[in-house]
Amino acid sequence: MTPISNREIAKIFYEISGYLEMQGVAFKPRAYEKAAEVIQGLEQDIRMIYGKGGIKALEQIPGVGVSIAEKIEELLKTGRLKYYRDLRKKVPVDRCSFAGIEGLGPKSIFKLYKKLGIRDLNALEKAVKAGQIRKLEGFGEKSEQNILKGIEFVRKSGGRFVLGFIMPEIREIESRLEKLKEVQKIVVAGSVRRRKETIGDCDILIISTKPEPVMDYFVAMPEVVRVTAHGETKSAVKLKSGLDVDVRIVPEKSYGAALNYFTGSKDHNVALREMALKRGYKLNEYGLFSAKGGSASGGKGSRQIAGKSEQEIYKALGLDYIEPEMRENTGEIELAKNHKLPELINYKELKGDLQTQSSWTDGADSIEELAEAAIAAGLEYIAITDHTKRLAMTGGLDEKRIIEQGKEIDGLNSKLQKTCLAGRQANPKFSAKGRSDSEESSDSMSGSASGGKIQNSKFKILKGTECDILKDGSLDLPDKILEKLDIVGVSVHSHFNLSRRDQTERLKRAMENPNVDILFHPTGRIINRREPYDVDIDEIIKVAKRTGTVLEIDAYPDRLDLKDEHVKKCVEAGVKLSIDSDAHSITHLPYLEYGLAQARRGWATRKDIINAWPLEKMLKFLKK
DNA sequence: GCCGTTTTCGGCCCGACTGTTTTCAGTCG
Repeated sequence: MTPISNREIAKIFYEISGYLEMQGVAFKPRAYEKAAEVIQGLEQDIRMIYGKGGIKALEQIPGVGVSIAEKIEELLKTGRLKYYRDLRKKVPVDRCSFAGIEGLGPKSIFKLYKKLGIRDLNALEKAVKAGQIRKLEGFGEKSEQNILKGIEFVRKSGGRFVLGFIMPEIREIESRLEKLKEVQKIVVAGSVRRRKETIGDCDILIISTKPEPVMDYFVAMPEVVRVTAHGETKSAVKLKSGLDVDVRIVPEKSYGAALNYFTGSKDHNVALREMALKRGYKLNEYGLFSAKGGSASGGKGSRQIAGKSEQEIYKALGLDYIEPEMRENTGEIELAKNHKLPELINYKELKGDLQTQSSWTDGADSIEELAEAAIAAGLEYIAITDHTKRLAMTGGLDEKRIIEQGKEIDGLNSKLQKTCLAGRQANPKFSAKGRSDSEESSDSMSGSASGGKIQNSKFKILKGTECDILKDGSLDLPDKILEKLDIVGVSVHSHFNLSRRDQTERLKRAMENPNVDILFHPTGRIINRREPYDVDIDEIIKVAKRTGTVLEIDAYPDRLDLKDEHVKKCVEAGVKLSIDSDAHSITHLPYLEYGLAQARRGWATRKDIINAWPLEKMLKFLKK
């Protein structure tokens, strides 16, 4: 039996919730879903919690009671859960594959199974094409069209993992391999290194003088379900999560060349190889060689000119070093040649987060907890932007409650000032500045919540809103409220199906409101789940420029909205951007990293990102 | 199934929209 992780337990509870919901069971689905959410966000390994305090400690976890605690115990002890197996036997439907079909919820899936025996996407498609679906009660022609559209969408996105969701697993494997004494150097290459929004697989490069034990360890990892290759230079496995991972052992003198080759993109590499040829060289995964000879490794008589590091390869080709996020052959090589590469915003440069939801609406944590976590993450300000009343399900704020919330924020801000002074005297080392001054060696945000006490006098909680844009482009809160807030974000959560013209007009009208600062998640897409709504993005960028509206890069891993190509257009047009976590819990703050990656993929620099600026400058920039 | 300034039972974020109906169930956020 392999040890089971928090993530796997959460996944099982999510599925149980789905099966129960299908059968119309009341309330239990929400209970399992809630437990799953909490377990997924848990900092501590649930095995540790159980190890220390047994089943009683499990019951202390919010959302976990006697019954769910017992189920966790069974999973930890046996790796299996009878209750879950029985549910699956009763309704043997591949629910996950239906997740991308909008409008097809658990009840409908259950009906399709009961009446037509449909268990997967293929059977569903066949039934639609045979005209069987429209005969069912509650279904019609529109449902059929919708299902076909959904199937196409699922197929198109099929099999790719959302980077931010799979990254913790990749980092864990990386850190375990790194600890092996036979591993001298390790790096994850491929689309992971380029920080693509989704990835198909994962390539890990390792320098080692003793490959065998490294490879033996790799293929025997507990999460491996299948070994597809096991050699001295290359091994490949499939993990429980479905992710394919390759490990390649490369010689030290070829490390840079191999890293460059396996990082890609393919188009970027082809362009580099063409450049090399023109200069009388040959570039491959083993190095940059003078062209004489010319077998795969450079050939007899050919001389290696570069290959140990990527830097020396770019230099030898007459190029400045190109960051992995830019390597798509969309103009970066030309810029590198002319020494005109932009200085990309770096991973430690954000000073604030301008979209977070608190427990006033659908967030899990209080404003104070969010502020403490933001301080621990090295930020200097955070905007609380809860939903507004139209989003009734979230308990969206109306005029009265948002004023009350403002009072709470005023109170916390003055408390911040006071505790800061006290804290400083008690422990001067905590008067430290933001993350940009820290000496952390990692190139990503750790988001660790250690020392999360409010004690940074510079830290400020801003009053904000994520105000709903109604169908006609008017807003869910009156101007007299909006004008009192520090940060007015607006966004679409309804009427996704308007025509391009109407949707664009709707957003334009919202952006033209002088109180509106930022358009949140401007296209509304959710990766692998929902297409963006139809909107003329070039027109939106134009209007943003004219009205001084900031466009957001929502950093939530399956939103990443704007896309990289849109970011690039904004940068070119001089439209300012913000990078926001859209956190609904303090555990989401580290997602800012993926927004930063998206910004870098869109060639953004610090001057393009308003929340990389000090608070005063950022506030001054916003519309009055 | 969880939870408790509604505390051991009886509540459980709920309003709008869609496509299917002819008064509403299912889905979404």
